[in-house]
Amino acid sequence: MPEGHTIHRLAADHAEWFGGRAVRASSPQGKFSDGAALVDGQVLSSAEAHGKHLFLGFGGVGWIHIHLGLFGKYAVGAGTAPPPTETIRLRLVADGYADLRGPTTCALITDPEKQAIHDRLGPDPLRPVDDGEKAWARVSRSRTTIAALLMDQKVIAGVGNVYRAEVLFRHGVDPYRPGRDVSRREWDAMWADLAVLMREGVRLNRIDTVRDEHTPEAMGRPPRVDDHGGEVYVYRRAHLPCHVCGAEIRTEALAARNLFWCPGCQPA
DNA sequence: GTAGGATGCTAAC
DNA sequence: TTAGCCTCCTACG
Repeated sequence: MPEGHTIHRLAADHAEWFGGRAVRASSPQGKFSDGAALVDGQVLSSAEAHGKHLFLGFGGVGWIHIHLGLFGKYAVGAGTAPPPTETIRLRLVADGYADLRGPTTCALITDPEKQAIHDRLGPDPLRPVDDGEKAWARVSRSRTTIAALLMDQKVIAGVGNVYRAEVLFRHGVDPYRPGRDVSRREWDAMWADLAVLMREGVRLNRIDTVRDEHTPEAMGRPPRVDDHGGEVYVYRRAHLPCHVCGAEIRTEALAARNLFWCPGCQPA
């Protein structure tokens, strides 16, 4: 489930459930036993997100750096934690509990190591201090397709396969267009739109991108049924008719990821 | 029961 | 460009 909105939501949830409190930390799976032992009993002083990276701060002990990758999942809840299972990499318990499974990364890091991660990430539409200027500098000079650039975390942090497909659709941009052929106006609009969409994603904890006039209710069509769970225009809608123009949604693999777009609304 | 795919990324070729 | 990481869920027998 993890695009940037998921991680920002997790940071907020951790701040709410564990912030300022001493937490119990454990690694039922065993793969993070050493780190959990060092953090156990410490106070969670901050929880930050940058793109798809989550940082949990424990004062002098350092930071737990978490990246969910493709499979990683969090189960955060109130009350008593369920009996631990052997796939839980990290369990935090205070007033509530947070169980982490299947992450690409779960490691204890220092301040400089954390800074190095920030340094190699591009601006994040969900971080108030970030803006699209640095991203535009890269995009506007690149011959790489805009679809690939949007997925490059050094260019823009937090966008994944769903937001990529959806933002390109919403702005009528062909995914194969080279970055340098995207106009300033188009980029600014996409950046601003991503900030709105992703903030909504944090709030709802899912990705919804359809405008009011294209919702299932407004269009008299059945709601989307998909394990991804959000209302979208093109993501995983291959061969179905476009909600706007009726053309058949196309799909193609690009750099090992499935790309989805509407040839009618996003002409080459 | 098994295979395959998924909202990600890196290292190695 | 490909394999590998690592977990869960669905589709298909």
